[in-house]
Amino acid sequence: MDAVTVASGNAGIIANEASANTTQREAEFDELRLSGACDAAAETSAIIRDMLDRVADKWSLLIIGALSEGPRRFSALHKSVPGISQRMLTHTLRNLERDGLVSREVFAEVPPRVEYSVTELGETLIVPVSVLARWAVVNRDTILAHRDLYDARQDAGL
Amino acid sequence: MDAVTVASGNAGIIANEASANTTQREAEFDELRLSGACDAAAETSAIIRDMLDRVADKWSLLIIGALSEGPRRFSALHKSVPGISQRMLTHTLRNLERDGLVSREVFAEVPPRVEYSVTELGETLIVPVSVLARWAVVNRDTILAHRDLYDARQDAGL
DNA sequence: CTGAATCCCATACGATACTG
DNA sequence: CAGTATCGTATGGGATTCAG
Repeated sequence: MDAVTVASGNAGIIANEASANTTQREAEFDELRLSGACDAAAETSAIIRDMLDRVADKWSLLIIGALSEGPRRFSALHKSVPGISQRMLTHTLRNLERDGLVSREVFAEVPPRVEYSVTELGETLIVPVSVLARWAVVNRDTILAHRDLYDARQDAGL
Repeated sequence: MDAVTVASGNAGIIANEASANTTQREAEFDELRLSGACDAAAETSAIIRDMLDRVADKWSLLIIGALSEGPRRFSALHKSVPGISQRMLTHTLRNLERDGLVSREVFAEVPPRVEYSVTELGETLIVPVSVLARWAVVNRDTILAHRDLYDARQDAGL
């Protein structure tokens, strides 16, 4: 871990060089990061938590992932994201649209057709999501093994 | 987006070169990815969702973040993660320990002392988390702006 | 086809009080 | 200090039904 540790809390974790997601807004980012370590730690934690609550729910990232390959209509998306209910697909798409991460285009046809696609802002999420998804796939077996081991020890300890 | 798109679903999103998180397990990863596009799409989605459910809850990532700077004892962690209740701190730490992401060391002293630290496996999570945290901080304002705009249009549409 | 509306359950989470 | 136990609320999310 070659991170530049700041003070305490969750400010340090975002200060390392992740070698990805380089945008034109990093100036603002650095400004925020340096605006006093103690305050920023709590504030940054809140920011991360807020954004995470919005984007790291059960379906948002998977929808972004499915949409990252190109525009999809509602029913196609329904199939591309296995296990999602109609209700949650609608709901999650609305939230993503509200946050400007996906755009919704309605075609005045019959039968009605609605296409969803990731916006430019949504595109910026794809790299972070990819990294996390990659981690999930690579480390799944290891985590499951640890979990089983832990549970076995618990049972033995009774 | 220069991702190598595979077929459909969420297999493609993890196939791009994110230039990060290069581990010795990538062989397994590639094997899994190529084990049939259609099946793998659904299976990969499930994997991502499972891991995300475990790690993307309200506190796990923040605790990992706080711990990434070095070992911390329970009370210090309680301060480092603003807003968390002791109940959730205990609960989340147990889950992280169960998954092998953090380790717990008890010192037989009085007063009792318990130190938590990220494991080697937990370290591998820090880069993905950093990337996502960075994204959250950088794009927060933009998202809030979109949200306000959307809500304003909704109110006007009534 | 694309949703919106309703019902209902499981659980995540916080507050509080108690223990070794 | 580092938890455990119990309670209550809020929310997520599935199943089903209705509508444009």
